[in-house]
Amino acid sequence: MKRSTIKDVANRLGVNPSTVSRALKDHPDIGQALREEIKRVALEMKYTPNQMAVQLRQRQRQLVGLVIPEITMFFYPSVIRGIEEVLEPRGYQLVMLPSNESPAREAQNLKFCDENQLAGVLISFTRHTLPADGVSLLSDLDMPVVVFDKSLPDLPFDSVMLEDEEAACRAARFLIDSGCKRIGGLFGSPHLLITQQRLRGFRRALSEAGLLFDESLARFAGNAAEADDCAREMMTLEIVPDAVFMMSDEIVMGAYPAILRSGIDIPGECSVICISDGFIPKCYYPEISYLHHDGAGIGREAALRLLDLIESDSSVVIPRQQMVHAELVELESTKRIIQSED
Amino acid sequence: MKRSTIKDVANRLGVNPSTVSRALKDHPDIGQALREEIKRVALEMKYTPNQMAVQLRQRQRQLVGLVIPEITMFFYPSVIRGIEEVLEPRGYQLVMLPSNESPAREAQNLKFCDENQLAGVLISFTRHTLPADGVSLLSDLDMPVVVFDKSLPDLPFDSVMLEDEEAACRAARFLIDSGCKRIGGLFGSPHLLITQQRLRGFRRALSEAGLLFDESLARFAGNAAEADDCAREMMTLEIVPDAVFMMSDEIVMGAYPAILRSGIDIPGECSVICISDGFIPKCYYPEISYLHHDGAGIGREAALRLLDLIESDSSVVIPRQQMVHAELVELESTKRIIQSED
DNA sequence: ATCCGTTGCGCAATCGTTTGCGGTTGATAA
DNA sequence: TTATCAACCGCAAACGATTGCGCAACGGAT
Repeated sequence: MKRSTIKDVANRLGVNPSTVSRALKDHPDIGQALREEIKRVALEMKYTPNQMAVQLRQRQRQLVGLVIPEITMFFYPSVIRGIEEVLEPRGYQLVMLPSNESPAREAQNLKFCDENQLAGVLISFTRHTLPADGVSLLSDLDMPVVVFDKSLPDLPFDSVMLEDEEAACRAARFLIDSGCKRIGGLFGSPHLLITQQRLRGFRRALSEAGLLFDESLARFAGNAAEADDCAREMMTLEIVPDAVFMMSDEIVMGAYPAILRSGIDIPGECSVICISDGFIPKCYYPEISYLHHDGAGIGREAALRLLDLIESDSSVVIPRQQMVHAELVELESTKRIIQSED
Repeated sequence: MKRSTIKDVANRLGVNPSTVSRALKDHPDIGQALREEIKRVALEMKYTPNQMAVQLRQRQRQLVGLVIPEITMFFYPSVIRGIEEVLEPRGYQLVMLPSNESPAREAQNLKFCDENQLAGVLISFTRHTLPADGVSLLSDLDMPVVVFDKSLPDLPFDSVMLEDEEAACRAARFLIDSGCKRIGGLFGSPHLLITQQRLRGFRRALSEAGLLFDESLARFAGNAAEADDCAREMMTLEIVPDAVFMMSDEIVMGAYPAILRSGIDIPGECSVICISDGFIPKCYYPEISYLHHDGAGIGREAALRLLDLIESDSSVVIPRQQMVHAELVELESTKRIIQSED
């Protein structure tokens, strides 16, 4: 059975479609009696407006595109929750557009947003997207955009990111303040912006504390398997580190089991800390303290900003680069020194 | 700058919009020369069809709604990947509609699918949705639906689910075959269908092996925190179990750290196994063997079935209940007995 | 009785595409 | 020369809703 349209309702009552339309939105032009009669019949006929038609007239739909490099188990689920949290009460829905780490697919996804006239786009770039391509892609797009997390250098668009350098610096400083002297660092792919920034923060903390940066104690891994190797090597050095900083969940998953397997006592002989969404560090025993890479928070901020852009008619808003602070979450494994100093 | 419409292109060339429309879809009525000229100009003007208008005419859009109880880190990300894998090549996009475990929100989400005339819906029910409500919700919906994972008893709709009972049974049997005699079981909320079925499978394996089902060794936890308590209690019994079965990731996250903390040797003194998506079991050390609750597989199957329903015009398809097999994945922690018997 | 201001509703255009049908060419066959 | 028939293209009506404007009816003021 076909769904009933506004015409069906109008015909049934012998009135004009426009009258039905107005009555259902409580337009004052329509008299009390008729208005209620129309509502009654509309309900009875299970009339519900066809959003395609509405949107064609209104030339915008309450949909926001979410373009992300991949749907992984960490980070993005929290991001999505954060986004939904602000979108839902305002009547917007989210369209998932995973790019599978492919710039081609990413471009395709943005084209989809364009053709479908979504209200706006939230994007986190593929690890292979070139800065120049990113800029031109977003410039072609004639709609509000907010970049989050995986951004590109010098983007002339709104963005919401973690304070990467600061977070890494504070993580390292925390280890230093606990009395650690020989601190290892495990990082991701060296060409990523995020890696560079976290590395910079890590080094800054060391130098500020007067510790020298030991090349053999800083390793880079492209994935979890490589992180496993790095950790294994590091834990078989003549002098093992008395603390290890891991820059991300992926690194933790590869490296931490290897560290545990090495038999070293945590937190007795070696403290650990990482930057994480907070899920992974609690999966292990002993748990790992971390600087909170708050996915939900980033999602929330990005969505808020996007709605601002969407609903502010002025088309000349200056891009704002927003930084989200990383909170330190202390768990068992790094409390050692603190306690022993009481 | 406004986006150019088909009319703009037509005016520029002094032809009719219909001609442009046909030319762009290579309709034979349009001559070679004009056709190419039109394509050239369209490209130059960056014309791209307004999908809202297209869909209004075509009365269907290439969007599939995904209604899930919550966006958690386990299971659903894999499900989404599986779904995307089959949807993307066929030109469909996914709209996320999380219900936050609220039946009201769930109803709202389905209404959204209806009003927006999505092509179809994939749904996994909230833990609070009553069977009767679920049926009426889906019946009102005039579009293809496939239920996956969290289903309800006796639903007259297509569904794709894990072989829950079978998986639990095989998990327990595996422990038994390894020589374990005193097997503990940690389960989720007892009123969930999924819990009941896994419990049934667990009991069946025990009884088939001639082992008696010890009430004190089967515990139910509503969440991770409760699972922690359950595990702690279980590991402080006079006679601790020589194996533990955990029915889900959530249970594992609560219980396994508690088990590890108890100081018992794994897999030396106690074997463990669980039903899981495969991510969590590898986060821990020692790792946990598991029956693979294959999210991607379930997502794939559900999406395939949905596309079948969407693209088969016959409206009288009989619902098909599909079961997805759970593969056993053996990791370190349960290999003990096997090896010692070599 | 005329004028004016409400009140209440219908007309028709519009959003951007698609598509059935008709009409105009020019060439070919009768 | 006149049917016949492709080959090409335009007209206009949809799809389902919204909205500016017009217009009738009616009451009250002049």
